[in-house]
Amino acid sequence: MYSSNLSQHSDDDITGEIAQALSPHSSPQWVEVLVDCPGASGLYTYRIPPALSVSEGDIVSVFFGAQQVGAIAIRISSNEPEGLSPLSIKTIEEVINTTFFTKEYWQVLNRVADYYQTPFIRVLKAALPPGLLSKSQRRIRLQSSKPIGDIEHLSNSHSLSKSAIQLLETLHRAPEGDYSWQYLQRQVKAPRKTGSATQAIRQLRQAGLVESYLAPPRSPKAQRRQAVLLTRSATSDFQRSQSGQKSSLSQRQQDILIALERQGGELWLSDALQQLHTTSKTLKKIADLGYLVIEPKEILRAGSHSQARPDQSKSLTTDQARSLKTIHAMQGYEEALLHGVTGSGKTEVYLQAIAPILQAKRSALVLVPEIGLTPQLTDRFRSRFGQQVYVYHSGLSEGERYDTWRQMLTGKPQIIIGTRSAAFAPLSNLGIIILDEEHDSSFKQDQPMPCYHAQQVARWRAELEGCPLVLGSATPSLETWVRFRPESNTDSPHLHYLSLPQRVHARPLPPIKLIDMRAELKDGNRTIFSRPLQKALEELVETGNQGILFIHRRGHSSFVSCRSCGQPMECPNCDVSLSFHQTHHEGQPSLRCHYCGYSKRHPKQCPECASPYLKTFGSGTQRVVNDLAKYLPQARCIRFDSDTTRNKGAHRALLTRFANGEADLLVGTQMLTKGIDLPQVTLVGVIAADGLLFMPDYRASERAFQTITQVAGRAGRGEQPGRVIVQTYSPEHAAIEALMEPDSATQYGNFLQQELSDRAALGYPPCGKLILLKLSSHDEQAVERAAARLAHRLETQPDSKHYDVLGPVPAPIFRVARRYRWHILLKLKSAASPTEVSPALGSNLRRLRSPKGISLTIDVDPINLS
DNA sequence: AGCACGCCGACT
DNA sequence: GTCGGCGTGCTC
Repeated sequence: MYSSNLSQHSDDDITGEIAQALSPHSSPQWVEVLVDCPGASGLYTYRIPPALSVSEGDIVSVFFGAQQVGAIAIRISSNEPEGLSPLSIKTIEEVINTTFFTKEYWQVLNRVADYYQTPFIRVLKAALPPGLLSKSQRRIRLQSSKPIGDIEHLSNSHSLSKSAIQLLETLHRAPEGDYSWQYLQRQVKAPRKTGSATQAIRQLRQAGLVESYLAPPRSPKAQRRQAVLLTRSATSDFQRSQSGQKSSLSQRQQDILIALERQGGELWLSDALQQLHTTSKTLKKIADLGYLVIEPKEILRAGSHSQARPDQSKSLTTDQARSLKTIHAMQGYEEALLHGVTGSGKTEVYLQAIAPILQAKRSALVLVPEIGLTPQLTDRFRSRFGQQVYVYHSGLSEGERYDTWRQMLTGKPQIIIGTRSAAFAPLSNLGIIILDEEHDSSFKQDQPMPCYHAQQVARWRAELEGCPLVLGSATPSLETWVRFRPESNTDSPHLHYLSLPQRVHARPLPPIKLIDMRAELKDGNRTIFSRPLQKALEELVETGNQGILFIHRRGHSSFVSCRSCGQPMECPNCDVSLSFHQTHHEGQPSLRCHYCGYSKRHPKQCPECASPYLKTFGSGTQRVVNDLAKYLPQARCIRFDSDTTRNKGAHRALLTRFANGEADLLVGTQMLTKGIDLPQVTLVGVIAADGLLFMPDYRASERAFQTITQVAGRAGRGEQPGRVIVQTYSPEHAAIEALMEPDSATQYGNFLQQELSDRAALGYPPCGKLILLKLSSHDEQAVERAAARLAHRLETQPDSKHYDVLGPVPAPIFRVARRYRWHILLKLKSAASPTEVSPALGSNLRRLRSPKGISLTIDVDPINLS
């Protein structure tokens, strides 16, 4: 559909458009656009005003109905549209961005839309930097600021409803008497009565108390600043003047030009004035002489580049060299899995794999799980490749993201290091895609549609662009393992399994010691530290080495309950207990919900029974740090979790402090597992592996195994050998037993083989395909009904034999952020794309229009089933 | 999404 | 008889 038009967007077309734009007589006047509005899936025709030039693929802003929305130009036409009254055709408001996506790029977007059952415009939204397709906002403001005492009179004379009075009061409280329509709708109590806010606002508007207006959409724009650019080489003129020719430049002017040339011939005006010790008047005069120009230039809001020292390629181990050779030999689309144990030097292989790509003037895309967690990786890339490295992730400001995205479109060779969303980085001359920590679940988006997996998107891009894809991991996912293992490898020669079984410098992998915490309890040790771990910690502090304590805390670990009535402190909006937090050392403790962000002060007494005896359960990082302080006060700890790393740059700061030896122990959660390279760490302790083992998820053991292997891999990366202590209450669990197998290759193979047969027995991926339909609404009954109706419809489809319908069931956490949630799980018997397995299912899913007030998310290949 | 149009129940 | 509820459908 869209692709058929956009795929013609070749160089020929672009030159054609330019030619057309230059000749006013044949200039195209109409454009069909795809608007960013749910329920408006077709193309709409708009007029192109003479002042604007619009080409296919441009992001534009148009009035659509009562609002101004973002849209994308799909087809330009110079013929008057048929079957449409010319009067009803509106005009393009503004060109927000001119994009030059390649044909291949459009194909990738179309594949994502098709496979992940998402409207094309929503896929495009996920691919663009945030805010580019922004809408106008409907806002409400007070007509006249009447004093608040009059509200009762007003409400009587206009017979206002309760909600209307409430909104009026809310508006009076606002400093400007102005709120967004959406905010006001959320303010009205009695959420089961939808539309009561709409009604209330209508009343107020009719009474002339408030007015509604449209705040224009604000899209990120390139920032411009005055710059001074050298146009003629000053030195050549200078030489000429020395050889006797007369120079029109004074000595001072020449000095300025030479200084400017030394600075690279380009400076911001403000910098130039300072550094060249001159005035704008002088520069203006030189500009008039034609030696330089002063003009506005776009500035690139790139994140703060840390000053990295340049570094050289390191010499490779035999395994690394062999892997690199294979990668260099890959032609067009081929895939490699770099299965390297922790500390085996995967990054060095990536770096050397990229070097020749850049030399060939092509670009590289490096995808990592969470960039904030891997400042070290970014630093290494920067010190090897310098200014050609850009990062792209959600931690950047909108402006920074926009600028980085725009400069990718220039086509100059570069390296993009980014998270999930960077899989859509619009690099046109891709030479290689690298996906590090391939097994990591943060590559999967599960919140707004499209629920894409960056690895899948990367694969499509590699296929269409004809470039190699390199996956890297110490613990490959089962899916990837199955694709690359020797048995399946023989019939797909484009898949290369590359193994790095040894650490660099022949450093040994740390041995893992398992502690049965049941035995500890039996022996009277009721602390969270087993005796072997206690001993190891004491030794650590004595010897001055460093260690890591890993806690699996996410969700319901550190909750608070009343000792008198047993009542746990729960979130008012979600069906989860609140987590105990103490952000600052001396600060007020608070209770926070991990699902909706609700937060309140830690109460002095139980809200139910007023008892002052509240107890904190579970072992969050805070608890571990507190307990540690009691029994080993001389140990200095740094907490490393979502609380302490919330601020920008906090990750790097904490890691730097630790690396500088300011602490003995790093106590943290999940984020410790990801690619942190700290050579001084000799001890890793896993406080309780059980939290990982018993997640309500068919992937729990695979993930537990991966996580423990990854944290364990933080130990012994330097000169000193490392060791690992894993505490658990269930040492006989398959994932735990597999960890104890000394040979890492057989260990992983055996474990995954076992996993595979478990999955096959249940028809779970990779032995089948899942699609999770997630329904949610504020209206408890309405969602339940809608879910039942939807499930019934799916069961009675003509080709329902291709899949099983499981559910509907209430979601594992039934209520999140005041929304009630129901799930329907579709189990497809083949692992192909949903559209291939069952065309009717595919088209039905795409047609699904959720009823009013109920949102439906289609998650193809879900990883998170909660 | 937002808004209008249009069809049914509780009031002047 | 009307006012105002909210289901349905359209937006170039």
